[in-house]
Amino acid sequence: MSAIAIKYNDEIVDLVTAEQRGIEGEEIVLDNSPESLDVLRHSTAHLMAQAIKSLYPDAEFYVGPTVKEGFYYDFKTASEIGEGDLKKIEKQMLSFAKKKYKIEKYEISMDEAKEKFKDDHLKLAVMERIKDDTISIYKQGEFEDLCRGPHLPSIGLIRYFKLTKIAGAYLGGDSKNEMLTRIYGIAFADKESLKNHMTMLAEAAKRDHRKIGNEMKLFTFREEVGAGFPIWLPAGGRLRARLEGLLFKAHRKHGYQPVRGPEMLRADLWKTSGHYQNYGENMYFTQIDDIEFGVKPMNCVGHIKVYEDELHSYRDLPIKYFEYGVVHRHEMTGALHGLFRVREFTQDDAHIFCTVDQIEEQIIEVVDFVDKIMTTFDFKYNMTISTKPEKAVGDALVWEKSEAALISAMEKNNLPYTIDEGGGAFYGPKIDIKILDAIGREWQCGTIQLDNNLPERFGLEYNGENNEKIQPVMIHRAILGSFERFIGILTEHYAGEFPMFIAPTQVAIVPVAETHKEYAKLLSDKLIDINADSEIYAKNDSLNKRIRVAEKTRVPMIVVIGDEEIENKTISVRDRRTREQYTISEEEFLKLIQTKINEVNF
RNA sequence: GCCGACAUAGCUCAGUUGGCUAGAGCAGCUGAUUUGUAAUCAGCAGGCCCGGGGUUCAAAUCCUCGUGUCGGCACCA
Repeated sequence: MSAIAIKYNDEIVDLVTAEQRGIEGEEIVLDNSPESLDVLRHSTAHLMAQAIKSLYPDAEFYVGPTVKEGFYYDFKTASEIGEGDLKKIEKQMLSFAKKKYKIEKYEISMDEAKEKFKDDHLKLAVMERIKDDTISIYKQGEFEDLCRGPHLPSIGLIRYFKLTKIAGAYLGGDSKNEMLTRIYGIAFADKESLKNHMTMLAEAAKRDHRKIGNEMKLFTFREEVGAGFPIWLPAGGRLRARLEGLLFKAHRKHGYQPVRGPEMLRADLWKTSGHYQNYGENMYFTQIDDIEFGVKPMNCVGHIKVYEDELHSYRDLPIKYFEYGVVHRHEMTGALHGLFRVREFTQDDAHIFCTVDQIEEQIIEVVDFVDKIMTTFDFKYNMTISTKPEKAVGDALVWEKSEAALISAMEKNNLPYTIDEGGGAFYGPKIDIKILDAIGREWQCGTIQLDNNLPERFGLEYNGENNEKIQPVMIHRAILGSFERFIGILTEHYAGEFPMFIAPTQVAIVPVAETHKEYAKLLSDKLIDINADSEIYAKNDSLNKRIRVAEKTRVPMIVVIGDEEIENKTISVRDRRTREQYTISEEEFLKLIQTKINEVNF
C-alpha cells in the first residue's frame, strides 16, 4: 500500500507538502492508526465541505477539524438543512470521491487570501485567528479551502465514512457570536471498522439510562411537573434506598455525623456566603412576610450552621458532617439531560472542618473512601488536581499549603493524578474524580474541594492550644456527586443489569402452578428477613411467559418453585445470562443471596 | 439561553396531497386454561392526537405562541 503522508520529526506531513519542502520520513499508510485516521478524517471533512458547497453554493465555511469521535465542519447557508439532508450530502460526497480528485496545495500571502475569500465572512474570521503571513490553500476539483493540512493525496481514498449528526454551534465557541450549522461525521480506513463503530454506537444507545430507566420503571419525568425534576418510581426507589443505606453505614464507619440543614434559608445568608452575588442566577428564590428566602443550591451553609451551634476545641477536629442534601439549581433548559443533568438532585455531601495540618490526612482518607466505592462498582477512575486560578481569594500561604497537601496525599498513596494548572475554584484547590464506565466513557462525579473562603466569610473558629481563636479549613466532598447522576451512570455501566446488592429486586420467584403460590410467599418472607426484595410472578400466564417477563426485568436471579422443590426443600435457580439452571438446597440458596448482598464493603 | 428536529392510548409506534367513527402490538381488565424454564386462547376497555390562539366548509395533519423531549453548542459553584 502506498503512503498517504510521512512522519517527520514527530510531525505528520502530507505528501504534497513533503515534496514542496523536499523532506523524507517514515511512511504513513492508510490504516486505522491514530495518525492515519486523523489525516483521513480531516480530508473527509473537506470532502463534506466540497459536497455542501456544490449543493448549497452560498455556503460559507468556518473550521473543520478532527475530534475524538471523528470530524465536523461548521458552516453557514441560507437554506435550512436538516437531518434528512445528510443522506443527500453523503451521496454527493461519494460521487466526488469516485472522481478521485487529487488534493493539491499552494501557498499565498495573507493579503491575497483575504482578497480571495473576501465574500466569505467566516473564512475571514478564521484568518483573523492566524498569525502567519502565508496561508496554504488545499484544492480538490473546483473546491478550494484554506487549511493547514495535512491531507490525503487524493479524495479517491475516502470510501468508508458516515455523517452522524447535525446541530448548531456558536462561531468560535462563544455564545455571544452567531450560530452556525455543524455536521459531524466519522471515517475509517476499511468497511469493517466503520461497521463496528456504528454497532458500538448502537450498543451505547441501548444502554441509555433514559431508555432503561423507562423500561425498568426506575424514574420518569413529566411535562406538567416541570423540566429537570425527576420522579422516582418504586423500582428506582428501592435501588436508591439500597445505595443510600450502604453509603450511610460507610459514612458512619468513616467517622461522619449525619446532620440536616433546611431546604430554604434566608437570602441574607446567601449574601454572606456569596452565593447570592455569584450564583444567584441559578437559584430559586421566594418571598414570605417580606423576607426573601433562597432554596439551597448547596449544603455548605447548613453545615456551617451546625458547626456554629457550639464552640469547638482543636481537640474536636476534624469534625465531619454528612447529609444526603437535596439541592435545586436552575440549569439552563438546553443543559438538561435525563438523570445526568437535572434541576433538583441529592448530593452525598459532606464537610470536614479541620486544621491546616490535618488537610493531608483527611484527603488521604477521603481518597481511600472513594477508592473503595469505585472498586465495588468496577469503575476505573482517575483524579485531577486543580490549582489556584488567576482570580482567587484567601491567604497565599494557605493556598500553598493546601495545594501541597493535595499533591502529597496523592504521592504518598502512589495514586495516579493529573494537574489542571489554574483550574481550581476561586476559594481553594480541588480534586475531581472522573470515572470510566464499562464501555470506556468518562464521567465527572465526585469532587474534593478545599475552602478557606466560607470559614472566613462566616467567621468560623476553634480554640487552639493557647486558647487563641483559629479559623478552620473546610473540605467539601461528594463521592457519588449526586444520586441522580450516579444512578444514571450505574445504569449505563451495567446496562441495567445491576449487581445483587443494589438491584431493585434481588429475586424473581416463579411458582409453576396455583398450588405453589403459598410456598412462594413463604420463600419471599424468608428473603425479606435477610434484606432481599423479591417479586412473585404468579399471574395467570404460562410458565414460559412468566419466565420471559422476569428475564426482561433484569432481575439478577430467577427461581422456579414447583412440586419437586417443595417436596425436597430445594430451589431451582436460573442464571439470567447463560439461561442455565441448577438446583440447590433452600438453605444454601438463602446463604448465597445473603453473601451477594453483603459483598459490599465501602 | 442558542441552532435544528420531534410530541398520537400506560409503553413502542402507524395514520396518504387537510376529508368519514384516529389504528396496531405490548401492558391492563374479564373469562377459559394450571402450565417445569424466553410470548396459551378468546373477549373487553383504553385517546381534549402536548396546551393556547389562528387559517379553512373541514385540522392529528397548515400557521403562530407556549410547554416538554431529543441532537449539538454554550453553561456546569
